[in-house]
Amino acid sequence: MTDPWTDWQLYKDWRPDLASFQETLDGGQAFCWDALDEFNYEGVVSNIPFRVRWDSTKSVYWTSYRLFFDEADALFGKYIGTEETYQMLYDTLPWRSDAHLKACMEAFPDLRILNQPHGETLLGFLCSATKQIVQIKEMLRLIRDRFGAPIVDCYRSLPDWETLNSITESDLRDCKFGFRAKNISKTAALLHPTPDLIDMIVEQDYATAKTTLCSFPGVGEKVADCVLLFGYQKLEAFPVDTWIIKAMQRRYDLEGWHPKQVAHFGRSHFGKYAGLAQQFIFASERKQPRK
DNA sequence: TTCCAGGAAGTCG
DNA sequence: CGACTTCATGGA
Repeated sequence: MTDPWTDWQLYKDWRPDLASFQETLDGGQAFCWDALDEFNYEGVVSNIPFRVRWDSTKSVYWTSYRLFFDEADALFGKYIGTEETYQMLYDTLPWRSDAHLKACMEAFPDLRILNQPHGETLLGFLCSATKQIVQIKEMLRLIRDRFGAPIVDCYRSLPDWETLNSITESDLRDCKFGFRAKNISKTAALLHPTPDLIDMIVEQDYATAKTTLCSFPGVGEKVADCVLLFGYQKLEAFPVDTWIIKAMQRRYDLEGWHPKQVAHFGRSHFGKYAGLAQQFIFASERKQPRK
């Protein structure tokens, strides 16, 4: 039997340092990547199995099964984005007047915002309430292995929302979803009559898209902002979780501010790409050992 | 043991 | 409006 992971492709539009590479794939934007070792990750995006490799020349290589090559090639480029785009985004952030942002950007100089499939981004962050990243990954691994669509060999894709509508709440709880199971079942039922809605959100402006997402059971402002940022490329989204609350009150003197106020400050202070700034601050804060 | 995790939604005053 | 609870589960 031949190794299916052949024909490694250099992705020339991303030359990250190791920390930025690891943080982008496995820092809490996506929950589908498993580390094989510190330089290699494996994961299924949409219906494509991938392996991704970093080496010390700051080169990123990807591969998939030969069967999926053309589709994988197009998907990976869209997923990671281009050098030109990120040079512009980095230069637009207000690091010249914000020393803390500048320090965070220097810690992860090549950090990117992934462009993930809509449905799996919504599912991932519906699982995220008061869960650690490793636990979210475990929940999604269980539901993928039990209810996902077979792709090839042992690889399966996450169940789509039509499939989620046919899974019982009890089965979701058996996948360790806990109280989130009810939200996912209700959101699946809500999406069932209009399965195109989840893709139509990408055409909506940020405010409209956020209102749409917040009408889904279990989606509040924070989850909506994560889905909009990591699944719909709405870079003005500024997710405020417990890490960002701590970071902002310490670094920007926002003692006692409520999440909604912090989100408003973030969008106002960091500008139209506030979500990218948020990810730099989130990554740096979370790397600090304890508190 | 206690606290906390990429929160949301319902209740009470 | 704001503060407080409940909702499961497991890691630190």
